[in-house]
Amino acid sequence: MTAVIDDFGTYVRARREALRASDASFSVRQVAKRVGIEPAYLSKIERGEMPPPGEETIRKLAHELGEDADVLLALAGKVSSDLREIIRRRPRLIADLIRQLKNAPDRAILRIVREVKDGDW
Amino acid sequence: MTAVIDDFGTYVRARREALRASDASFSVRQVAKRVGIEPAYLSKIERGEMPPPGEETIRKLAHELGEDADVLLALAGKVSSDLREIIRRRPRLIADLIRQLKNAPDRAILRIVREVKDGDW
DNA sequence: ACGAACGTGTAGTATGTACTACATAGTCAT
DNA sequence: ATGACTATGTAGTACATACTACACGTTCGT
Repeated sequence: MTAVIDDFGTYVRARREALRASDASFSVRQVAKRVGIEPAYLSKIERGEMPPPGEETIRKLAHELGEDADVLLALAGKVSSDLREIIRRRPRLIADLIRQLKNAPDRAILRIVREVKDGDW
Repeated sequence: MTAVIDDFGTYVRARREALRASDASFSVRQVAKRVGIEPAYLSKIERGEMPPPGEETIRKLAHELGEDADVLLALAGKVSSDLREIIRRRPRLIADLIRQLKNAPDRAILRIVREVKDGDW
């Protein structure tokens, strides 16, 4: 059932090292500085010694690494606060829908996104 | 934008008192005992002196009060862990969909739930 | 009227979250 | 070879979460 363990730190480290290969400014220190946290903290997060940081820090990190914030948040086991707010307003309806989507193929979900985007209601 | 303040406690107290009108076993003490928490704790939650409890406690409380757990969790500003897990697996896809649903009318969401339930993919 | 059950106030605990600060040892560029 | 930058280890802080334990005064049923 997909391991959770330390996907987040491993993923961030891999991504940062990849960027670093062609740009020396992607060191732990410099990324941490740009994100606004201590280098030691980022180091520990990448090595899984500390759990993933809070939503805001994850967002800044995602931006810095050119990554999708939702993906990084997912790796951290968190749900974006704007999605939480949408669910909060219509919990029964949206909870039902999400549970229905559990076993739907990507293609079916994509189709629904397009349908809704076209606003055919 | 819909006040959050203390919907949770107020709602629980109202619901419990309503049930109590026809069943004396819905006192703070007895409900707390059945849920597995201290009466003083439930009292404080109902009066908004303490923030809503954890997911498991909310689930037991919902069951005890004959309420939908997703609704109570929503009032507490939380997202059910099973929904979090579903989102975690396909964050981009599902996050996009939920954001599209933000302004969709209930009726459109209901139609989608039915569509997906019929499994027409 | 009196004992049981009631709601609630005060105080305290354990664990988790989200960090900072400093020190040390290694690497690298000139 | 030395100064700068690097990664990381150790230690500690502040606040939030999720509760428990106990005591107090009140109310309710018989």
